[in-house]
Formats: sequence, C-alpha cells, structure tokens
Amino acid sequence: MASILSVLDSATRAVFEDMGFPADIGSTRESDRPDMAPFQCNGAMAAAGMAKKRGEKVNPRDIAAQVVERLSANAAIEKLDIAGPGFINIHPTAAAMSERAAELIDSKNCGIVQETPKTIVVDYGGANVAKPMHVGHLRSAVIGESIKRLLRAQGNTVIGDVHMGDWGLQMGHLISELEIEQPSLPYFDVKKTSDFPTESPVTMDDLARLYPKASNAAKDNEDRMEVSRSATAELQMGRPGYTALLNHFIDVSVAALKIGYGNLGVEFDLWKGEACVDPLIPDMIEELRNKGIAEEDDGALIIRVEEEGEKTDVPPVMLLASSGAVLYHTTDLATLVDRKADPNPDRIVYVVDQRQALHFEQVFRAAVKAGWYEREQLFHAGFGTMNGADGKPFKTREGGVLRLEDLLKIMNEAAAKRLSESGIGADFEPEELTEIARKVGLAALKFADLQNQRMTNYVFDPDRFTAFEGKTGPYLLYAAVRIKSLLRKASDHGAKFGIINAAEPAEQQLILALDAFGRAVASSAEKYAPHILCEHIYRVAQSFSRFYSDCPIMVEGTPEDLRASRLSLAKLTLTQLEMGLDLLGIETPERM
RNA sequence: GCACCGGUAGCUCAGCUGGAUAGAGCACCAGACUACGAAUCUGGGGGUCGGGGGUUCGAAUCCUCCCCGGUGCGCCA
Repeated sequence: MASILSVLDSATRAVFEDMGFPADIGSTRESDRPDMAPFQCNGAMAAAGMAKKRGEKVNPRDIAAQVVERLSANAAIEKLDIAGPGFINIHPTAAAMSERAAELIDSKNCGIVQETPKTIVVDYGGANVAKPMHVGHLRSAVIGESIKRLLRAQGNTVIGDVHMGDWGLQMGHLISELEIEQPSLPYFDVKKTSDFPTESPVTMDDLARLYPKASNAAKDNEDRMEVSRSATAELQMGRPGYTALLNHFIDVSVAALKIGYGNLGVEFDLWKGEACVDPLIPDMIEELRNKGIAEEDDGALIIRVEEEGEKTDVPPVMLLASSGAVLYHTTDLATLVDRKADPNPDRIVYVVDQRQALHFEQVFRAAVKAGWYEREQLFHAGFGTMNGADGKPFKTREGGVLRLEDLLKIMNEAAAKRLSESGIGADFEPEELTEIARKVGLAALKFADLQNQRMTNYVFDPDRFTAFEGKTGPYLLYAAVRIKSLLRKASDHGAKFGIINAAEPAEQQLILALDAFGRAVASSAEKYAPHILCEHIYRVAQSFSRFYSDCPIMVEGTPEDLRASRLSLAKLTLTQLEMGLDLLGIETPERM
C-alpha cells in the first residue's frame, strides 16, 4: 500500500531517470503553495542546473514541459501545471484520493510503515530515589514515552527503562541523616549482618525530608559531608545494614514513582536503577584495565576519550575517584554492560536533559572504545532546559520547586472549570466528569510540551499549559470527541457507512491530510521528534473541523450515499486521530 | 578560554537534506450558531528570519566572521 505522495514521487523520479537525470532530483513532495496544488516537483530547475554544468544550455521550463508530457498518462494525476521558473504542480485525481481513503480504512495501522524490527532500549524518566517528582521530570517522561510508542508502532521491540538515580552520594546523605535521627535502628549496628526488618523504617515523606536536610547540612559543613561520603563508601563496599536500608529506600520510592508516572500515563518495562548494576562494576573495571583502556591518573581511574584532530579536549571518563568511589560515568557504563548482556539491543536512546550531552558523549566513546557498542547504536535525545516565563529556572511563587502532583492538580482544576463553564457535563456522573477533566488536563499539558522541538529551551508557563483554545491538546480531543458524538448519532439513526467519494474540496483536503500520517510517524520516530507528529495531528484535526463545518452529514436531507461516504471519512479520521494521540501518550475520552 | 544549543510576527513556536508570496496558535480587527458539539469555523492586519560577508539562477535553510541568550567543561548524580 502506498500513499498518494509516494505514488506521485515514484512516477516523477522514474521520469527524471528516464530522461537521464538522477532519480533523486525528480522527487515530489507536499507543496509549499497548497493554494496552487497539493504536490510539487522541483526537479526541472535542478536538472537544468546539471545540464548547464555539462555545458548545455537548457531552459528549466522546457525540461518541465517534457516531464509533464511523460506524466500526463498517469492515472493518479488529474492535472499538471508548470509555474514560475519550472515548478511542476501536481493535482491528484479524486479517484486516487477515494481509493487511498479506502486503503487506509482497511489498513490496521493507518498507513504506518513497518520497519525491520529492532530491539531498542529507551532510557527515560530518570527520577531519583527519595526525591518527589517535580516539573523537572516532566519532559523526559512525556517525550520518552512518546518516542517509545513511536518506535513500537513501527514494529520494533522497545523497552522503556526508568533508570532511577539510586546510587552515589545521595544515598550516603540519606543513610547518615537517618543514623543521626535514629541511631538505635538495627541497620546501624555494625555487628548485625542479617535478618533486618522487612518493614521499611521510613516513608516517602521521611525520605523527602531527610535528603534536603542532609544535603543542606553538608553544603557548608565539611565534617558532615565527610560523614555522608564515608557512608556512601561503606554502602558501596557492601555493608549489610546499609544495603538493607538502601533496598527499603528503593522499594518505598519505586512505589511512589509508579504512582507518579502512572498519573502521567507513563509506564516503564524496566524499573532498574544504578544500584542494580553495581555488582557488575568490579569485573567491568577489570576488563577495562586488561584491555589497557583504563589508566591511573592523579589517583583516579580514568578512560581517555579525546579523539584525533579534535579542537577541544573532551575530559576523560572517571571510573573511580581517588577515594575509590564509583561515579556517575561508572554506573552508566555498567548499565551499558548490563544491557549488552540483556537484551543486547540494536540501539539505546537516552531521553535526558541536553545539559548531559557531554556526559553521554564521554560514556558513549568509552563504550565504543571498549568494543561493546558501535557509535551509531547509542543516541542521546536531549531536550532544552526548563525555565519560567522570566527565562530563569522555574520557581513557584513561594520560590520553591513545583511538584508534579501539584502541576497535575492545576491542570485538572482548569479542565474541570472549563467543563462546568461550557455546561456540557452537567448531566454526567461525577466520576466521569473527574475522569474527563483528568484526560483533558493531561492532554493540554503533554501537547504543550511535545509540540516544541526537543532542543528548544522550554518555557514553563502554567497559563500556556491551561489554555484550551487553538493549537492545544483539548482542541485535538474536541475534534475526536465530536466525531464520536456524530457516530453515536449515526448509530441511533441506523445510518450506514459506505465508499468514500472525495468530491468536495474539504473532503479532499482531509484525505490528503490523512494520507500524510505514515510520513509523519516515520519522520517523528527517525528524528526522535514527537513535535512532527503533533503538527500532523493538528493538521488532521483542523482539516476535519473544516470538513465538518462545510459538509453536512447527519443533517436532515443529506442523500444516503453522501452520508455514508462522509460517515466513513469521519470514522477514518477518528481512528487516525486516536492512534496519533496515543502515540503522543494522550488518551481520548468518549465525550467531554 | 573552549564547546554545545538557541535567536523567525507583539507573545509562544513550526519551517533549516536551498526553491514560488516565510507558516501556525495566542493576542488584535471583521464575520458565522431556528444545520450534525462555537473548547469551533471563515476572512483580515502584523515579519530588516540577530547582524555583516560569501556560494547559488534562487538562502530562514549551506559556508564564514561577529553580536545576544542559555548550558556544559576530571574525582556530585
């Protein structure tokens, strides 16, 4: 099955090739001037340029005329125009559009092209143990979830790994602070090595309180810092009481994080963290030493990763601090070793803040140097830093960090308010109303985030998030929900679906928009860029809105076959909208 | 100092494997509900694409030099 564009594209390429030009220059694409034609081919100018370089003098319009001549018999083409210096404008036939719509209805996946299946790990989330989730965790979760779904939709085996931060000094802080508060706990008894309580001595709230307390205390007290450092070192040496405590911390945190991510509609296949690859580190370091890759430097163990002819020095990977402690690089490398063993992925995508770019570059180089991966297998999909409307790191009015649960509450309330204002939900059950507000709020939040290109710095602006008009998540849901309502009405009237006949401009425009879904998904997945899919879904919703206002369907007096055609088109649109929204991690309510 | 990311309409952003008149949403102005949901639709005004050079028939897009903002640069994670 081929999209309208790909049919036209193959045709124009073949013509250019026939005429002795490279097929590539004859490519067809969506037009920059949709007012003139849906599709354009600009190859004639390029061809004339090439002929000129060979010393021939050719007018691009003449080449265009020849191309048009050879294309005129194509059944999918209604009309060809030559414009300006030699642009070829291509109008597909209504029949081609109708046929394509029928294909899309039969298609299981709305025209998403299946790739040769690969195993891909998407590393996103990255929340820390013992710290409540805040707005800073939003982007990784939302973008990562969408990338995971996009890759999966292409037929890949995709594994989402939360990769928690549960190792290192932060754990030393927690353990030592708890010891200061409750020194009599059995975990701190050096002589005790087993049979620790199964019940956690702390709650999530305790952890959320202990960490900043310790961290602040250590900031300006070197002695306190030393206590944390030595606790960290002892934990890493495997002190049983500390290990038992760490496991409690992790269990308590994972339970909280599952709820937090669950509220965002984000799910992970793996709940691994840094701590669980710690056992791999001694062998890994041994291997790196034996291979002559790791070397001592200034008391630390490092891997040099700078490359020939590089202008700047890329700092080395730090495997072991001079204290012998394991560092961020070490656990990330060990995670790569772990993943190599299982599931031995073809690719790993890290959806992590762009500020980590250098870190990943270093780790990737080390992994390649060690012979574990090819450079192309490892990709850091970074995203922009998040600021408030003033361009500075976002803070609440009180100057604190905005918790994710509070953000979700703000979104929920805004959606609920809008629902009650519109008066539509007056007869809904309270539970349904709550559920709708949740979905609408979340859709607004996610779409506001995803529609930006990853790299652009992110302005966190609650007003923008809670805007429900225009290019927003709720607009998309509204379009989908309106179709559902229409289909319910059709069902009540016993209306039938039928063959789609692309007659009206609004119908044709909608079909052409639907035709582009496969391309949008492919390009989104290839570039790890959900915003491309956002753009597409929005265009589909807009095209539908226009179709809906121009073309009566369930209005009395609409001929039966016309109604059947339009109902089918509406249903097809709904299928694609819901599928596209799902790829963005957005749920569609039945009504709103 | 070096490196990475960004600078496009009043605001928030697309477009950047070079193509025609640089797009969208918000805001602003003017219209459309006794027709299927107006969280909607139609039309309009609004731009030295940070600046200068260069390549090209053609540059927001490629090259180069500057300016501005953000970020990162061996023992936190």
